[in-house]
Amino acid sequence: MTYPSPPNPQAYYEQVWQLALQIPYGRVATYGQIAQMIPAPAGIDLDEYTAFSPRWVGSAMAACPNDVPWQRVINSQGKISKRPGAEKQRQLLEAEEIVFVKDKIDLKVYQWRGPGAEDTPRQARLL
DNA sequence: CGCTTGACCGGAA
DNA sequence: ATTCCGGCCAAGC
Repeated sequence: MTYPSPPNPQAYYEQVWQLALQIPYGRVATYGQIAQMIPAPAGIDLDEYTAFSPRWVGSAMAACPNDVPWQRVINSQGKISKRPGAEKQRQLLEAEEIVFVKDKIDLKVYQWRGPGAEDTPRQARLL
């Protein structure tokens, strides 16, 4: 696997962290979702941005400050990507009353709508 | 200097 | 459901 980096990684990462800080307790966002909330840096082709920005978000989360709720950012499948610390991430999310089914979170129930969006009540249980 | 390795995603096979 | 592929940069060893 190989991929480019943002023109200014530090500046891009800070935008990622800024958004991650706004994800409420008990909600999750996907890497791609965060990426879409950030405009493509100047000079970056839109197709290229669409292709790589989710990875840039991943890189940003790998280096995030301690005050960022990194556990609330997961992949587009509603799962936690395999890596050291994944177990800890799941524990933190379960502590936020988020339910896992087969290692997967139901994004229709728990996905954050975005900055400024009103939170809708989560369904307590799906039977 | 030359590999190797990334907290991704959507579409194709 | 599952695996494979393109995208083609930069830090670390």
